[in-house]
Amino acid sequence: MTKAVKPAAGEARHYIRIKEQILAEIAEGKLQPGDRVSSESELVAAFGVSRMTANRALRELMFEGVLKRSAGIGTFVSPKHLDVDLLQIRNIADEILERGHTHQAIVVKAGLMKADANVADALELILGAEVMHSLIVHMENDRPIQVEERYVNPLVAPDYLSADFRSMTPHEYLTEVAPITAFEHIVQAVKPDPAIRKYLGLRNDHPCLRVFRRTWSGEAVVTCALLYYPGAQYRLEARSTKGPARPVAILGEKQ
Amino acid sequence: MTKAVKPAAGEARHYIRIKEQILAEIAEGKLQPGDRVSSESELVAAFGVSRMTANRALRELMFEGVLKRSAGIGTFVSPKHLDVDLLQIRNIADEILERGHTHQAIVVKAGLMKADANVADALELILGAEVMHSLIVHMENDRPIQVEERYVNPLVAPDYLSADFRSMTPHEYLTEVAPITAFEHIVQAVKPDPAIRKYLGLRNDHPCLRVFRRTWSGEAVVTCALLYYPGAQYRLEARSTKGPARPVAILGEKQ
DNA sequence: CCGCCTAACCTGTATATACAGGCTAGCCGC
DNA sequence: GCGGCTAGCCTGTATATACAGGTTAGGCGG
Repeated sequence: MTKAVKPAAGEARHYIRIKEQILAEIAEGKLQPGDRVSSESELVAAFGVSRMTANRALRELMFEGVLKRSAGIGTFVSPKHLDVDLLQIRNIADEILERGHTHQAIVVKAGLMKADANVADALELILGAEVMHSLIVHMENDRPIQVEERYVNPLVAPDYLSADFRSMTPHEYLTEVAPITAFEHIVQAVKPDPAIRKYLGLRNDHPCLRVFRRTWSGEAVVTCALLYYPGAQYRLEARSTKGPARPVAILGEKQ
Repeated sequence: MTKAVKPAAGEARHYIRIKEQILAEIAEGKLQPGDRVSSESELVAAFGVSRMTANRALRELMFEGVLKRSAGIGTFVSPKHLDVDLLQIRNIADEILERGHTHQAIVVKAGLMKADANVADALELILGAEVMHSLIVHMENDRPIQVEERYVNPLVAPDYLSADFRSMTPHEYLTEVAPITAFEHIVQAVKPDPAIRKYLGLRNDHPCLRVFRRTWSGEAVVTCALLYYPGAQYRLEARSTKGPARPVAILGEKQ
């Protein structure tokens, strides 16, 4: 009667392991959009779990838009899970170099710290867990263009602090260690606090664009970061399709 | 034992009825952000369902970002935040109504004008072409929440100005006339000019989120708009996957 | 050959039960 | 009075089971 055995891998939860396997097969291309996914009873047999557990895995993937289910028919891979490049997660250094400018990173802080409530919550770790923290100012032609305050999950990228952030941005390093499978951006306009203002070299009343970004690799949160940009000088763009990327003056601005 | 009786109301599914009741209490204000929600066992007693069913209702509401749960503590109403999805275009009136609030539009201006260089460029028309222009302030519960300055391509929507924008948002009207096939969002943080500040009722130094949006129908630019939101209160969100929309305190903010 | 019915398979919902582990209030002993 | 332990409540996960209703293929009878 199949005791509730602990699964072997690092991830203990059965429904997560089922989700990860299906996501991996989609990522590898073994499962194509429109393809039929194993039915609940097939997953029960394959993973040795109960049907409710298989159901939960499939239902959550449906919620997330990965799968499409219909009673009596089966479960299928959603057609358009490739909405690529909508709002790119891009390496700030690439963006700067693309403009033909020079990029330089100044590492202000890099070290270990204990996660406070907010950080623990964001990284899905327990309160007080040790996390890695870095504070980097990115310069474009010797002018500050972004302050990056980052917290990294040591379970995913244990050697984060040994990277040299002057030659490789945290983003570059982390995508190498753990490919990004999901992201979240929350954008706000804020009045920067004095420290940020100093790093960005801003006047007192200059607004700031603050992007809170989290990235996942599989089911694990890899990192979260607060990115501060000097307000009006920076544009964050999101497009539905690749083109038209033709730059246009924003109304109300002198070109 | 408790037989699996059919619930009385139109909605038969138990977990849906539990979700609806909780959502109703939040909409009515009986449950405020941060308030504790009935525990699973309390719902079991109140609705006569099994714990798994109560669990499902609460878990789905957590997925949807309505509730926040933590083991050992309980289930709580998520802090309300105003947010807009950057990766899709929605009707602001719908968003407000979904939050259980009332929407009202104040038409400040509506008329014809000749396109200046920026507008002509954005709408892909020639300089000096006649375009339609509207300036609308959207109110949520009688508080200004968005200033919408819009320019419309008369070749696509010639009757734009005859619409009644108090009963139908420009977005609603335009999507009816010309379905959106592509869009572009450019986000900046700006210091609002005095007029915008007045419309939004902001203090002098309060930053603003400005979204420049263009939408296409086929190959033609339908409209472009400058949307101003009160800065730190408003969040633009972009995520690669639908769930989990579990709200997380942005680092550095008190929740 | 065609139409109907059924068996097999699928998801959707619901139940009762179990064990784990986080958290807290209160009691007990020192 | 104070520290530590425990009982009780909470969520998280997992199990086995049940019945419903949608869909399809195949078999049986006219």
